[in-house]
Amino acid sequence: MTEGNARRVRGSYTKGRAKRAEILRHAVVVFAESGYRGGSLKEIADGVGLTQAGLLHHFSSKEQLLAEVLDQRDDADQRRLDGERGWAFLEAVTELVRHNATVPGLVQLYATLSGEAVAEEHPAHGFFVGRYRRIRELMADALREAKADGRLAADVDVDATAVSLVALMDGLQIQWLLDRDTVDMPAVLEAFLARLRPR
Amino acid sequence: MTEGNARRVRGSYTKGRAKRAEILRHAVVVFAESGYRGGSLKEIADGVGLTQAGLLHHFSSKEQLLAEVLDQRDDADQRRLDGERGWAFLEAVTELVRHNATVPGLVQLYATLSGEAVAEEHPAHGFFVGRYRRIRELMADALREAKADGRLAADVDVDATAVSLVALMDGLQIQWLLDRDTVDMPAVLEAFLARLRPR
DNA sequence: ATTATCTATAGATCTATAGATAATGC
DNA sequence: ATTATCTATAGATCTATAGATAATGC
Repeated sequence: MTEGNARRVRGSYTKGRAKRAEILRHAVVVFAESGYRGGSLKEIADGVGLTQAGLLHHFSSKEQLLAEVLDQRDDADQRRLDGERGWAFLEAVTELVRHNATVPGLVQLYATLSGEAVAEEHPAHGFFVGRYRRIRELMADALREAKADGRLAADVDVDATAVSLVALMDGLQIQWLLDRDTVDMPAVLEAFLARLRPR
Repeated sequence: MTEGNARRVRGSYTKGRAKRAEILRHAVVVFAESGYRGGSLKEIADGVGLTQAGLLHHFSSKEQLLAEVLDQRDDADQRRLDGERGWAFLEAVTELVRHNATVPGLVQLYATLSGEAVAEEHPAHGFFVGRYRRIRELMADALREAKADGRLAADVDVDATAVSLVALMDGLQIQWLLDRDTVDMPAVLEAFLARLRPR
């Protein structure tokens, strides 16, 4: 039934898969710099030695390309926190922030896209709504565990602090991108976390 | 010398000035929703009953329109904090955040534009670099005074906390715009400030 | 007379599709 | 045979300018 005499689909060749990955990498750069609205398929295609029509052989639309960029990058970040719990999770977050300071391109991708995506009709709007809910949950869980372990002051409001932590990270990124020499992201985050400890 | 027989410049008529103000108001709405790159002069013009060319009689370019929008809005915010010092300044900031939660359009304007403007060639890049430097200075001054007055714990790092406060406000705005029901901006800010008090 | 606004248009883009040709690998 | 890529193009935009007409107020 599923075989039949239908056209055989062979899937992509090695070369195609490599080009596809190359496009994704360069799309990060272009969307980071110009956002989704401002970044053009032609600019991305030029950067990987394709025509704009050639690029659309690998991704059926600009929107689909954005979706894949976001999914791919989100996975990568998630993996850096995977498995950590309680206070160790918060330390891993600090480590992630420290790492982010070495990859301004990625930081810029999120800062630019999350700003654009607050508009309801932006193609990444739903993605960011879901992403923030998930991150807040992760943070709140970690804070709850840290509290149970006595690593967090008993009077800390776990849910409000989860929001704060995420907000702090985002806001730091904007200031850092605008003024890299005067903003020390990990140091500020650590100062914040220090005040949450039991006294 | 300055008179001479040169063409007399009369300045704008009442009607013109009113239309100009109307354009500025509507530009806020459009730039907030679609950013500078995504917002078109036509959309702004349509919203105030002009053609796109008609709009450009009042502003010589899209870039100049953006510049005026930013200057105007910045002034308005500044006025809400004017004259406050020390801990009272921080309370006025909380009040400002509470007020912002009633004007999502303005919050969205800054969230969208600051995200776009991290790109160096963005026309508002310089504006935001300067704006953040100024705000951090204001915050740091207020924190220093609050500390001298004994309203702030002695072990607070004033400069790092100034960065945190600004970051927190920005990050809260993004989360709030994406999820208004689950994010209580003033409450989170107050919880943050509470932990800075002397114990 | 000067400002306010319009129509028309130049000159750039932009995304997506159709259809042709080149490269790859059952 | 199927995938990869190109050229060409349709159909939308977009900003800014030139030049005409309508409205306003010395």
